[in-house]
Amino acid sequence: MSKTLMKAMNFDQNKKIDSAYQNNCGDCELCTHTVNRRRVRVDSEEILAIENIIQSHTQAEKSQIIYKTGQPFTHLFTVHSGMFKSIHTNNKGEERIVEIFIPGQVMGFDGIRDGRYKTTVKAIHSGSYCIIPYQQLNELAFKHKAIQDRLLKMMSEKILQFEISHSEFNAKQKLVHFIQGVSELYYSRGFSAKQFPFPVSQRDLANHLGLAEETLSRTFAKLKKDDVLMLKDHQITIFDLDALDDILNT
Amino acid sequence: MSKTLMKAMNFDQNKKIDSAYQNNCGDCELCTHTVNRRRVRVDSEEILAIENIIQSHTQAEKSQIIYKTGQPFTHLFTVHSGMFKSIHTNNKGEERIVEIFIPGQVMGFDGIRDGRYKTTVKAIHSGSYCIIPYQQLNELAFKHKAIQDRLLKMMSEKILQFEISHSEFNAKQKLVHFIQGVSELYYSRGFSAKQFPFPVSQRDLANHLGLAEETLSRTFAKLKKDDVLMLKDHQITIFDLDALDDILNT
DNA sequence: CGGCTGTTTGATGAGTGTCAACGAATGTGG
DNA sequence: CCACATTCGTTGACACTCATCAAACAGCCG
Repeated sequence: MSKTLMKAMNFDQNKKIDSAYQNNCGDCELCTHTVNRRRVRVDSEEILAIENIIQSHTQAEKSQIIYKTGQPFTHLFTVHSGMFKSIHTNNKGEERIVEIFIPGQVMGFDGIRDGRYKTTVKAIHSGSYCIIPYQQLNELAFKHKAIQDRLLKMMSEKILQFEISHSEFNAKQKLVHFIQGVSELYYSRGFSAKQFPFPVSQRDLANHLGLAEETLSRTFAKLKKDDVLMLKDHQITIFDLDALDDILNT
Repeated sequence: MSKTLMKAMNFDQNKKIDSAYQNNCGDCELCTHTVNRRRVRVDSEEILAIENIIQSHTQAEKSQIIYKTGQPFTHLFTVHSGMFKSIHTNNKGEERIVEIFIPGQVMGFDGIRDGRYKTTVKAIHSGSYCIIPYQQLNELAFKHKAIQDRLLKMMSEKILQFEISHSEFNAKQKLVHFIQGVSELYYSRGFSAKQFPFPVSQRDLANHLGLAEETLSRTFAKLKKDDVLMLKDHQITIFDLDALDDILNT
Protein backbone atom coordinates (compact mmCIF):
# COMPACT_ATOMS: atom_id res chain seq x y z
CA MET A 1 0.00 0.00 0.00
CA SER A 2 1.27 3.48 -0.93
CA LYS A 3 2.13 6.15 1.59
CA THR A 4 -0.52 8.56 0.40
CA LEU A 5 -3.16 5.91 0.61
CA MET A 6 -2.10 5.02 4.15
CA LYS A 7 -2.56 8.65 5.00
CA ALA A 8 -5.90 8.69 3.25
CA MET A 9 -7.06 5.80 5.33
CA ASN A 10 -6.07 7.70 8.46
CA PHE A 11 -3.25 5.32 9.03
CA ASP A 12 -0.94 6.28 11.84
CA GLN A 13 0.81 4.73 14.78
CA ASN A 14 -2.40 4.42 16.75
CA LYS A 15 -5.05 3.43 14.25
CA LYS A 16 -4.86 0.54 11.90
CA ILE A 17 -6.64 0.89 8.58
CA ASP A 18 -9.08 -1.86 9.31
CA SER A 19 -10.06 -0.47 12.67
CA ALA A 20 -10.51 3.09 11.49
CA TYR A 21 -12.98 3.20 8.65
CA GLN A 22 -14.54 -0.20 9.03
CA ASN A 23 -17.97 -1.48 9.80
CA ASN A 24 -18.61 -3.50 12.94
CA CYS A 25 -20.72 -6.58 12.57
CA GLY A 26 -24.28 -5.75 13.45
CA ASP A 27 -23.82 -2.19 12.24
CA CYS A 28 -24.38 -2.72 8.52
CA GLU A 29 -27.59 -1.87 6.69
CA LEU A 30 -29.01 -5.28 7.48
CA CYS A 31 -29.09 -4.69 11.22
CA THR A 32 -29.47 -0.91 11.47
CA HIS A 33 -31.74 1.83 10.22
CA THR A 34 -31.39 5.61 10.18
CA VAL A 35 -32.87 7.67 13.01
CA ASN A 36 -32.02 11.36 13.14
CA ARG A 37 -29.26 10.96 10.57
CA ARG A 38 -27.62 8.20 12.63
CA ARG A 39 -27.60 4.46 12.02
CA VAL A 40 -28.95 2.63 15.06
CA ARG A 41 -29.51 -1.07 15.55
CA VAL A 42 -32.93 -2.38 14.73
CA ASP A 43 -34.51 -3.34 18.02
CA SER A 44 -35.08 -7.00 17.37
CA GLU A 45 -33.54 -10.15 18.68
CA GLU A 46 -34.35 -12.12 15.57
CA ILE A 47 -32.32 -9.87 13.39
CA LEU A 48 -29.17 -11.05 15.10
CA ALA A 49 -29.89 -14.45 13.58
CA ILE A 50 -28.32 -12.93 10.50
CA GLU A 51 -24.93 -12.97 12.18
CA ASN A 52 -25.03 -16.75 12.20
CA ILE A 53 -25.20 -17.05 8.46
CA ILE A 54 -22.71 -14.30 7.59
CA GLN A 55 -19.17 -15.13 6.64
CA SER A 56 -17.17 -12.22 8.00
CA HIS A 57 -14.23 -10.17 6.88
CA THR A 58 -12.98 -11.60 3.63
CA GLN A 59 -10.04 -9.65 2.25
CA ALA A 60 -10.13 -8.12 -1.23
CA GLU A 61 -7.15 -6.77 -3.14
CA LYS A 62 -7.36 -3.62 -5.22
CA SER A 63 -9.50 -4.22 -8.34
CA GLN A 64 -10.49 -7.68 -7.16
CA ILE A 65 -13.84 -8.75 -8.55
CA ILE A 66 -16.47 -9.76 -5.99
CA TYR A 67 -19.04 -10.83 -8.54
CA LYS A 68 -19.47 -10.49 -12.26
CA THR A 69 -22.36 -9.65 -14.58
CA GLY A 70 -24.11 -12.84 -15.62
CA GLN A 71 -22.93 -15.03 -12.77
CA PRO A 72 -25.63 -16.89 -10.86
CA PHE A 73 -26.87 -14.81 -7.97
CA THR A 74 -26.04 -16.65 -4.76
CA HIS A 75 -24.94 -14.08 -2.18
CA LEU A 76 -25.38 -10.55 -0.99
CA PHE A 77 -22.29 -8.74 0.30
CA THR A 78 -21.64 -5.98 2.78
CA VAL A 79 -18.63 -3.70 2.79
CA HIS A 80 -16.54 -4.14 5.91
CA SER A 81 -13.71 -1.75 5.06
CA GLY A 82 -12.53 0.12 1.97
CA MET A 83 -14.69 1.10 -0.98
CA PHE A 84 -16.22 -0.92 -3.79
CA LYS A 85 -17.82 -0.01 -7.10
CA SER A 86 -20.57 -1.63 -9.15
CA ILE A 87 -20.24 -1.45 -12.91
CA HIS A 88 -22.90 -1.82 -15.57
CA THR A 89 -21.86 -2.56 -19.14
CA ASN A 90 -24.29 -1.40 -21.82
CA ASN A 91 -24.70 -3.07 -25.19
CA LYS A 92 -22.14 -0.73 -26.72
CA GLY A 93 -19.62 -2.26 -24.33
CA GLU A 94 -19.23 1.00 -22.44
CA GLU A 95 -18.82 0.68 -18.70
CA ARG A 96 -20.69 2.85 -16.28
CA ILE A 97 -20.03 2.96 -12.57
CA VAL A 98 -23.49 2.73 -11.11
CA GLU A 99 -22.76 2.84 -7.41
CA ILE A 100 -19.86 3.44 -5.07
CA PHE A 101 -20.12 1.62 -1.74
CA ILE A 102 -18.67 2.46 1.66
CA PRO A 103 -18.49 0.32 4.82
CA GLY A 104 -21.86 -0.93 6.03
CA GLN A 105 -23.57 -0.91 2.64
CA VAL A 106 -25.08 -3.97 1.01
CA MET A 107 -24.18 -5.00 -2.54
CA GLY A 108 -25.93 -7.36 -4.92
CA PHE A 109 -29.62 -6.44 -4.80
CA ASP A 110 -29.90 -6.33 -8.58
CA GLY A 111 -29.35 -10.09 -8.74
CA ILE A 112 -32.53 -10.99 -6.90
CA ARG A 113 -34.85 -10.34 -9.79
CA ASP A 114 -33.88 -13.23 -12.03
CA GLY A 115 -31.10 -15.04 -10.24
CA ARG A 116 -28.18 -13.47 -12.09
CA TYR A 117 -26.02 -10.53 -11.15
CA LYS A 118 -26.61 -7.65 -13.52
CA THR A 119 -23.57 -5.63 -12.56
CA THR A 120 -19.94 -6.34 -11.77
CA VAL A 121 -18.56 -5.35 -8.38
CA LYS A 122 -14.88 -4.58 -7.83
CA ALA A 123 -12.80 -3.36 -4.90
CA ILE A 124 -11.60 0.19 -5.50
CA HIS A 125 -8.62 -0.37 -3.26
CA SER A 126 -7.81 -3.16 -0.87
CA GLY A 127 -10.62 -3.70 1.58
CA SER A 128 -12.73 -6.37 3.13
CA TYR A 129 -16.29 -7.54 2.88
CA CYS A 130 -18.78 -9.95 4.39
CA ILE A 131 -20.62 -12.68 2.53
CA ILE A 132 -24.31 -13.44 3.04
CA PRO A 133 -25.76 -16.57 1.41
CA TYR A 134 -28.99 -15.28 -0.10
CA GLN A 135 -30.95 -18.47 0.14
CA GLN A 136 -30.33 -18.69 3.86
CA LEU A 137 -31.13 -15.01 4.30
CA ASN A 138 -34.29 -15.51 2.30
CA GLU A 139 -35.33 -18.37 4.55
CA LEU A 140 -34.56 -16.35 7.65
CA ALA A 141 -36.72 -13.58 6.24
CA PHE A 142 -39.54 -16.05 5.95
CA LYS A 143 -39.08 -17.11 9.57
CA HIS A 144 -38.56 -13.70 11.13
CA LYS A 145 -40.82 -10.85 10.15
CA ALA A 146 -38.27 -8.30 11.33
CA ILE A 147 -35.81 -9.59 8.76
CA GLN A 148 -38.35 -9.61 5.97
CA ASP A 149 -39.22 -6.02 6.80
CA ARG A 150 -35.58 -4.99 6.94
CA LEU A 151 -34.95 -6.46 3.49
CA LEU A 152 -37.97 -4.74 1.98
CA LYS A 153 -37.06 -1.46 3.64
CA MET A 154 -33.48 -1.58 2.44
CA MET A 155 -34.61 -2.09 -1.12
CA SER A 156 -37.24 0.62 -0.80
CA GLU A 157 -34.51 2.93 0.47
CA LYS A 158 -32.35 2.17 -2.53
CA ILE A 159 -35.25 2.81 -4.90
CA LEU A 160 -35.83 6.16 -3.25
CA GLN A 161 -32.16 7.09 -3.54
CA PHE A 162 -32.23 6.44 -7.26
CA GLU A 163 -35.48 8.35 -7.69
CA ILE A 164 -34.02 11.40 -6.01
CA SER A 165 -30.63 11.29 -7.70
CA HIS A 166 -32.40 11.64 -11.01
CA SER A 167 -32.71 15.35 -10.33
CA GLU A 168 -31.40 18.01 -12.64
CA PHE A 169 -27.84 18.90 -11.72
CA ASN A 170 -24.97 20.74 -13.35
CA ALA A 171 -21.40 19.52 -12.92
CA LYS A 172 -20.75 21.28 -9.63
CA GLN A 173 -24.04 20.10 -8.15
CA LYS A 174 -23.48 16.54 -9.27
CA LEU A 175 -20.14 16.46 -7.49
CA VAL A 176 -21.37 18.23 -4.36
CA HIS A 177 -24.44 16.00 -4.16
CA PHE A 178 -22.27 12.94 -4.33
CA ILE A 179 -19.78 14.15 -1.72
CA GLN A 180 -22.61 15.18 0.56
CA GLY A 181 -24.12 11.72 0.25
CA VAL A 182 -20.87 10.03 1.23
CA SER A 183 -20.38 12.52 4.05
CA GLU A 184 -23.86 11.71 5.38
CA LEU A 185 -23.16 8.00 5.22
CA TYR A 186 -19.91 8.35 7.16
CA TYR A 187 -21.58 10.64 9.68
CA SER A 188 -24.48 8.23 10.15
CA ARG A 189 -21.98 5.55 11.08
CA GLY A 190 -20.16 7.65 13.63
CA PHE A 191 -17.31 9.03 11.54
CA SER A 192 -16.50 12.62 10.72
CA ALA A 193 -18.80 14.27 8.18
CA LYS A 194 -16.05 16.75 7.29
CA GLN A 195 -13.08 14.54 6.60
CA PHE A 196 -12.95 11.01 5.31
CA PRO A 197 -10.92 8.68 3.08
CA PHE A 198 -11.71 8.84 -0.60
CA PRO A 199 -9.72 6.33 -2.62
CA VAL A 200 -11.88 6.77 -5.76
CA SER A 201 -9.93 7.92 -8.82
CA GLN A 202 -11.19 10.98 -10.63
CA ARG A 203 -11.66 8.87 -13.70
CA ASP A 204 -14.02 6.55 -11.85
CA LEU A 205 -15.82 9.41 -10.19
CA ALA A 206 -16.23 11.28 -13.48
CA ASN A 207 -17.63 8.11 -15.02
CA HIS A 208 -20.03 7.63 -12.13
CA LEU A 209 -21.27 11.21 -12.30
CA GLY A 210 -21.54 11.27 -16.08
CA LEU A 211 -18.90 13.96 -16.49
CA ALA A 212 -15.69 14.24 -18.47
CA GLU A 213 -12.55 13.74 -16.41
CA GLU A 214 -11.43 17.25 -17.28
CA THR A 215 -14.71 18.80 -16.19
CA LEU A 216 -14.48 17.02 -12.85
CA SER A 217 -10.92 18.20 -12.33
CA ARG A 218 -11.91 21.78 -13.05
CA THR A 219 -14.91 21.48 -10.75
CA PHE A 220 -12.76 20.25 -7.87
CA ALA A 221 -10.42 23.18 -8.52
CA LYS A 222 -13.30 25.66 -8.28
CA LEU A 223 -14.65 24.16 -5.07
CA LYS A 224 -11.20 24.34 -3.51
CA LYS A 225 -10.74 27.93 -4.62
CA ASP A 226 -14.10 28.79 -3.05
CA ASP A 227 -13.07 27.11 0.21
CA VAL A 228 -15.90 24.60 0.03
CA LEU A 229 -14.05 21.32 -0.06
CA MET A 230 -10.78 19.75 -1.09
CA LEU A 231 -9.53 16.43 -2.39
CA LYS A 232 -5.96 15.67 -1.40
CA ASP A 233 -4.06 12.44 -0.90
CA HIS A 234 -7.21 10.41 -1.46
CA GLN A 235 -8.98 12.20 1.35
CA ILE A 236 -11.91 14.59 1.18
CA THR A 237 -11.93 17.59 3.49
CA ILE A 238 -15.09 19.68 3.64
CA PHE A 239 -14.47 23.22 4.88
CA ASP A 240 -18.06 24.38 4.82
CA LEU A 241 -20.88 21.86 5.17
CA ASP A 242 -23.56 24.55 4.81
CA ALA A 243 -22.06 25.68 1.53
CA LEU A 244 -22.92 22.25 0.14
CA ASP A 245 -26.62 22.87 0.72
CA ASP A 246 -26.32 26.34 -0.75
CA ILE A 247 -24.80 24.96 -3.94
CA LEU A 248 -27.53 22.35 -4.25
CA ASN A 249 -30.26 24.93 -3.70
CA THR A 250 -29.06 27.39 -6.31
CA MET B 1 -62.91 13.60 -22.42
CA SER B 2 -61.67 15.19 -25.65
CA LYS B 3 -62.10 13.66 -29.06
CA THR B 4 -58.39 13.29 -29.69
CA LEU B 5 -57.94 11.58 -26.40
CA MET B 6 -60.76 9.16 -27.17
CA LYS B 7 -58.97 8.33 -30.35
CA ALA B 8 -55.70 7.97 -28.49
CA MET B 9 -57.27 5.51 -26.15
CA ASN B 10 -58.52 3.49 -29.10
CA PHE B 11 -62.03 4.49 -28.36
CA ASP B 12 -64.55 3.44 -30.98
CA GLN B 13 -67.97 1.88 -31.23
CA ASN B 14 -66.68 -1.56 -30.39
CA LYS B 15 -64.06 -1.04 -27.73
CA LYS B 16 -64.51 0.82 -24.54
CA ILE B 17 -61.48 2.60 -23.15
CA ASP B 18 -61.37 0.44 -20.10
CA SER B 19 -61.38 -2.77 -22.04
CA ALA B 20 -58.73 -1.74 -24.56
CA TYR B 21 -55.56 -0.76 -22.75
CA GLN B 22 -56.34 -2.14 -19.35
CA ASN B 23 -54.81 -4.69 -17.09
CA ASN B 24 -56.72 -7.81 -16.14
CA CYS B 25 -56.62 -8.80 -12.53
CA GLY B 26 -53.93 -11.39 -12.05
CA ASP B 27 -51.87 -9.87 -14.86
CA CYS B 28 -50.17 -7.08 -12.96
CA GLU B 29 -46.59 -7.15 -11.74
CA LEU B 30 -47.64 -8.82 -8.53
CA CYS B 31 -48.86 -11.97 -10.20
CA THR B 32 -46.71 -12.15 -13.33
CA HIS B 33 -43.07 -12.13 -14.32
CA THR B 34 -41.32 -11.67 -17.64
CA VAL B 35 -40.34 -14.71 -19.70
CA ASN B 36 -39.08 -14.14 -23.23
CA ARG B 37 -40.23 -10.52 -23.19
CA ARG B 38 -43.78 -11.58 -22.20
CA ARG B 39 -45.48 -11.29 -18.86
CA VAL B 40 -46.75 -14.69 -17.73
CA ARG B 41 -48.48 -15.63 -14.53
CA VAL B 42 -46.31 -16.84 -11.73
CA ASP B 43 -47.04 -20.50 -11.35
CA SER B 44 -48.25 -20.48 -7.80
CA GLU B 45 -51.60 -21.00 -6.16
CA GLU B 46 -50.70 -18.92 -3.16
CA ILE B 47 -50.13 -15.85 -5.18
CA LEU B 48 -53.78 -15.71 -6.05
CA ALA B 49 -54.39 -15.04 -2.38
CA ILE B 50 -53.45 -11.51 -3.32
CA GLU B 51 -56.68 -11.14 -5.24
CA ASN B 52 -58.61 -11.46 -2.02
CA ILE B 53 -57.06 -8.40 -0.46
CA ILE B 54 -57.10 -6.18 -3.54
CA GLN B 55 -59.73 -3.56 -4.00
CA SER B 56 -60.26 -3.46 -7.74
CA HIS B 57 -60.87 -0.79 -10.34
CA THR B 58 -61.20 2.51 -8.58
CA GLN B 59 -61.76 5.37 -11.01
CA ALA B 60 -59.42 8.36 -11.12
CA GLU B 61 -60.12 11.65 -12.88
CA LYS B 62 -57.42 13.51 -14.76
CA SER B 63 -54.85 14.99 -12.35
CA GLN B 64 -56.43 13.24 -9.40
CA ILE B 65 -53.94 12.57 -6.64
CA ILE B 66 -53.61 8.95 -5.53
CA TYR B 67 -51.19 9.68 -2.73
CA LYS B 68 -49.11 12.61 -1.62
CA THR B 69 -45.57 13.10 -0.36
CA GLY B 70 -45.52 12.85 3.41
CA GLN B 71 -48.75 10.92 3.83
CA PRO B 72 -48.53 7.74 5.90
CA PHE B 73 -47.74 4.77 3.72
CA THR B 74 -50.67 2.39 3.88
CA HIS B 75 -51.21 0.95 0.40
CA LEU B 76 -49.54 -0.06 -2.79
CA PHE B 77 -51.42 0.61 -6.02
CA THR B 78 -51.48 -0.99 -9.45
CA VAL B 79 -52.52 0.76 -12.63
CA HIS B 80 -55.59 -0.81 -14.17
CA SER B 81 -56.07 1.57 -17.08
CA GLY B 82 -54.65 4.92 -18.15
CA MET B 83 -51.30 6.33 -17.11
CA PHE B 84 -50.07 7.77 -13.84
CA LYS B 85 -47.01 9.79 -12.86
CA SER B 86 -44.96 9.97 -9.68
CA ILE B 87 -43.52 13.35 -8.75
CA HIS B 88 -40.64 14.17 -6.47
CA THR B 89 -40.27 17.70 -5.12
CA ASN B 90 -36.73 18.76 -4.22
CA ASN B 91 -35.88 21.31 -1.56
CA LYS B 92 -35.92 24.08 -4.12
CA GLY B 93 -39.59 23.28 -4.63
CA GLU B 94 -38.96 22.08 -8.17
CA GLU B 95 -41.00 19.13 -9.27
CA ARG B 96 -39.51 16.24 -11.11
CA ILE B 97 -41.50 13.45 -12.71
CA VAL B 98 -39.68 10.37 -11.53
CA GLU B 99 -41.72 7.63 -13.12
CA ILE B 100 -44.52 7.21 -15.59
CA PHE B 101 -46.69 4.15 -15.03
CA ILE B 102 -48.77 2.10 -17.47
CA PRO B 103 -51.36 -0.63 -16.78
CA GLY B 104 -50.04 -3.51 -14.69
CA GLN B 105 -47.33 -1.55 -12.89
CA VAL B 106 -47.14 -1.15 -9.15
CA MET B 107 -46.85 2.26 -7.49
CA GLY B 108 -45.79 3.19 -3.98
CA PHE B 109 -42.63 1.21 -3.28
CA ASP B 110 -40.78 4.26 -2.00
CA GLY B 111 -43.09 4.44 1.00
CA ILE B 112 -42.01 1.14 2.49
CA ARG B 113 -38.73 2.40 3.85
CA ASP B 114 -40.02 4.61 6.62
CA GLY B 115 -43.77 4.45 6.42
CA ARG B 116 -44.33 7.66 4.47
CA TYR B 117 -44.77 8.19 0.77
CA LYS B 118 -41.82 10.09 -0.63
CA THR B 119 -43.42 11.03 -3.93
CA THR B 120 -46.81 12.23 -5.10
CA VAL B 121 -48.74 10.16 -7.62
CA LYS B 122 -51.28 11.68 -9.99
CA ALA B 123 -53.41 10.38 -12.84
CA ILE B 124 -52.16 11.75 -16.16
CA HIS B 125 -55.62 11.40 -17.66
CA SER B 126 -58.67 9.62 -16.41
CA GLY B 127 -57.91 6.03 -15.60
CA SER B 128 -58.42 3.41 -12.95
CA TYR B 129 -56.30 1.67 -10.39
CA CYS B 130 -56.35 -1.09 -7.80
CA ILE B 131 -55.66 -0.68 -4.12
CA ILE B 132 -53.55 -3.09 -2.10
CA PRO B 133 -53.42 -2.70 1.68
CA TYR B 134 -49.72 -3.04 2.42
CA GLN B 135 -50.04 -4.49 5.89
CA GLN B 136 -52.17 -7.33 4.58
CA LEU B 137 -49.85 -7.88 1.64
CA ASN B 138 -46.92 -7.89 4.03
CA GLU B 139 -48.60 -10.52 6.17
CA LEU B 140 -49.42 -12.60 3.11
CA ALA B 141 -45.78 -12.38 2.12
CA PHE B 142 -44.87 -13.78 5.47
CA LYS B 143 -47.27 -16.68 5.00
CA HIS B 144 -46.54 -17.49 1.38
CA LYS B 145 -42.96 -17.66 0.23
CA ALA B 146 -44.00 -17.15 -3.38
CA ILE B 147 -45.42 -13.76 -2.48
CA GLN B 148 -42.37 -12.73 -0.48
CA ASP B 149 -40.19 -13.67 -3.44
CA ARG B 150 -42.40 -11.79 -5.86
CA LEU B 151 -42.18 -8.64 -3.76
CA LEU B 152 -38.41 -8.85 -3.46
CA LYS B 153 -38.04 -9.54 -7.16
CA MET B 154 -40.26 -6.64 -8.16
CA MET B 155 -38.19 -4.26 -6.08
CA SER B 156 -34.96 -5.74 -7.39
CA GLU B 157 -36.29 -5.21 -10.90
CA LYS B 158 -37.02 -1.59 -10.18
CA ILE B 159 -33.54 -1.07 -8.72
CA LEU B 160 -32.04 -2.55 -11.87
CA GLN B 161 -34.15 -0.30 -14.09
CA PHE B 162 -32.88 2.77 -12.28
CA GLU B 163 -29.29 1.54 -12.41
CA ILE B 164 -29.46 1.08 -16.15
CA SER B 165 -31.32 4.29 -16.91
CA HIS B 166 -28.42 6.18 -15.37
CA SER B 167 -26.51 5.66 -18.60
CA GLU B 168 -25.12 8.47 -20.65
CA PHE B 169 -27.64 9.58 -23.20
CA ASN B 170 -28.11 12.56 -25.45
CA ALA B 171 -31.56 14.02 -26.05
CA LYS B 172 -32.52 11.68 -28.88
CA GLN B 173 -31.34 8.63 -26.98
CA LYS B 174 -33.17 9.65 -23.83
CA LEU B 175 -36.42 9.91 -25.75
CA VAL B 176 -35.90 6.72 -27.74
CA HIS B 177 -34.90 4.80 -24.63
CA PHE B 178 -38.06 5.90 -22.88
CA ILE B 179 -40.35 5.09 -25.79
CA GLN B 180 -38.69 1.73 -26.24
CA GLY B 181 -39.28 0.97 -22.58
CA VAL B 182 -42.97 1.76 -22.82
CA SER B 183 -43.21 -0.21 -26.05
CA GLU B 184 -41.64 -3.22 -24.34
CA LEU B 185 -44.05 -2.95 -21.44
CA TYR B 186 -47.06 -2.86 -23.73
CA TYR B 187 -45.70 -5.72 -25.80
CA SER B 188 -45.03 -7.80 -22.70
CA ARG B 189 -48.68 -7.43 -21.78
CA GLY B 190 -50.01 -8.50 -25.15
CA PHE B 191 -50.50 -5.13 -26.81
CA SER B 192 -48.85 -3.78 -29.93
CA ALA B 193 -45.21 -2.75 -29.54
CA LYS B 194 -45.57 -0.39 -32.52
CA GLN B 195 -48.62 1.64 -31.64
CA PHE B 196 -50.04 2.59 -28.28
CA PRO B 197 -51.82 5.38 -26.43
CA PHE B 198 -49.60 8.09 -25.04
CA PRO B 199 -51.51 10.70 -23.08
CA VAL B 200 -48.36 12.23 -21.54
CA SER B 201 -47.89 15.92 -22.34
CA GLN B 202 -44.58 16.99 -23.80
CA ARG B 203 -44.05 19.21 -20.81
CA ASP B 204 -44.32 16.24 -18.47
CA LEU B 205 -42.18 14.06 -20.69
CA ALA B 206 -39.51 16.74 -21.02
CA ASN B 207 -39.48 17.11 -17.26
CA HIS B 208 -39.18 13.36 -16.78
CA LEU B 209 -36.32 13.06 -19.25
CA GLY B 210 -34.50 16.11 -17.96
CA LEU B 211 -34.84 18.03 -21.22
CA ALA B 212 -36.21 21.42 -22.18
CA GLU B 213 -39.65 21.32 -23.73
CA GLU B 214 -38.26 22.86 -26.90
CA THR B 215 -35.50 20.29 -27.18
CA LEU B 216 -38.02 17.48 -26.84
CA SER B 217 -40.25 19.00 -29.50
CA ARG B 218 -37.32 19.29 -31.91
CA THR B 219 -36.25 15.73 -31.13
CA PHE B 220 -39.70 14.37 -31.91
CA ALA B 221 -39.60 16.33 -35.17
CA LYS B 222 -36.28 14.76 -36.14
CA LEU B 223 -37.44 11.24 -35.34
CA LYS B 224 -40.55 11.74 -37.44
CA LYS B 225 -38.51 13.16 -40.33
CA ASP B 226 -36.26 10.11 -40.17
CA ASP B 227 -39.29 7.79 -40.23
CA VAL B 228 -38.45 6.30 -36.85
CA LEU B 229 -41.51 7.16 -34.82
CA MET B 230 -44.32 9.66 -34.53
CA LEU B 231 -46.44 11.22 -31.82
CA LYS B 232 -49.90 12.24 -32.97
CA ASP B 233 -53.22 12.63 -31.18
CA HIS B 234 -51.70 11.30 -27.98
CA GLN B 235 -50.66 8.12 -29.67
CA ILE B 236 -47.17 6.84 -30.42
CA THR B 237 -46.54 5.05 -33.71
CA ILE B 238 -43.18 3.38 -34.19
CA PHE B 239 -42.27 2.88 -37.85
CA ASP B 240 -39.00 1.09 -37.32
CA LEU B 241 -38.40 -0.84 -34.14
CA ASP B 242 -34.86 -1.80 -35.18
CA ALA B 243 -33.97 1.85 -35.68
CA LEU B 244 -34.56 2.35 -31.96
CA ASP B 245 -31.75 -0.05 -31.13
CA ASP B 246 -29.52 1.57 -33.72
CA ILE B 247 -30.02 4.97 -32.16
CA LEU B 248 -29.25 3.64 -28.70
CA ASN B 249 -26.10 1.90 -29.92
CA THR B 250 -24.59 4.90 -31.69
C1' DC C 1 15.85 6.47 -13.87
C1' DG C 2 12.12 5.59 -17.28
C1' DG C 3 7.52 4.18 -18.11
C1' DC C 4 2.90 4.12 -16.40
C1' DT C 5 -1.19 6.06 -14.72
C1' DG C 6 -3.68 9.82 -13.00
C1' DT C 7 -4.48 14.80 -13.04
C1' DT C 8 -4.33 19.49 -14.84
C1' DT C 9 -4.66 23.22 -18.25
C1' DG C 10 -5.93 25.49 -22.56
C1' DA C 11 -8.46 25.95 -26.97
C1' DT C 12 -12.48 24.79 -29.54
C1' DG C 13 -17.08 23.23 -30.90
C1' DA C 14 -21.37 20.53 -30.33
C1' DG C 15 -25.51 20.05 -27.91
C1' DT C 16 -28.86 21.81 -25.34
C1' DG C 17 -31.02 25.37 -22.27
C1' DT C 18 -33.11 29.93 -22.41
C1' DC C 19 -35.79 33.68 -24.20
C1' DA C 20 -39.23 35.33 -27.20
C1' DA C 21 -42.88 34.91 -30.20
C1' DC C 22 -46.36 32.55 -32.59
C1' DG C 23 -49.74 28.97 -33.87
C1' DA C 24 -52.59 25.05 -32.63
C1' DA C 25 -55.43 22.66 -29.61
C1' DT C 26 -58.30 22.56 -25.70
C1' DG C 27 -61.37 24.20 -22.22
C1' DT C 28 -64.89 27.67 -20.50
C1' DG C 29 -68.68 30.69 -20.11
C1' DG C 30 -72.24 33.07 -22.25
C1' DC D 1 -72.66 26.47 -30.41
C1' DC D 2 -69.58 30.26 -30.75
C1' DA D 3 -65.97 33.69 -28.78
C1' DC D 4 -62.51 34.06 -25.80
C1' DA D 5 -58.98 32.46 -22.58
C1' DT D 6 -55.71 29.20 -21.53
C1' DT D 7 -52.73 25.61 -22.14
C1' DC D 8 -49.70 23.16 -25.23
C1' DG D 9 -46.53 22.63 -28.96
C1' DT D 10 -43.36 24.72 -32.50
C1' DT D 11 -39.74 27.65 -34.38
C1' DG D 12 -35.75 30.80 -34.49
C1' DA D 13 -31.85 33.31 -32.37
C1' DC D 14 -28.54 33.15 -29.01
C1' DA D 15 -25.67 31.95 -24.88
C1' DC D 16 -23.54 28.79 -22.02
C1' DT D 17 -22.16 24.50 -20.13
C1' DC D 18 -19.61 20.80 -20.86
C1' DA D 19 -17.32 17.17 -23.98
C1' DT D 20 -13.48 16.65 -26.85
C1' DC D 21 -8.83 17.03 -28.41
C1' DA D 22 -4.09 17.97 -27.42
C1' DA D 23 -0.40 18.43 -24.48
C1' DA D 24 2.07 18.93 -20.39
C1' DC D 25 2.70 17.73 -15.64
C1' DA D 26 2.77 14.90 -11.23
C1' DG D 27 2.80 10.86 -8.61
C1' DC D 28 3.80 6.04 -8.34
C1' DC D 29 6.05 1.61 -9.62
C1' DG D 30 9.36 -1.38 -10.90
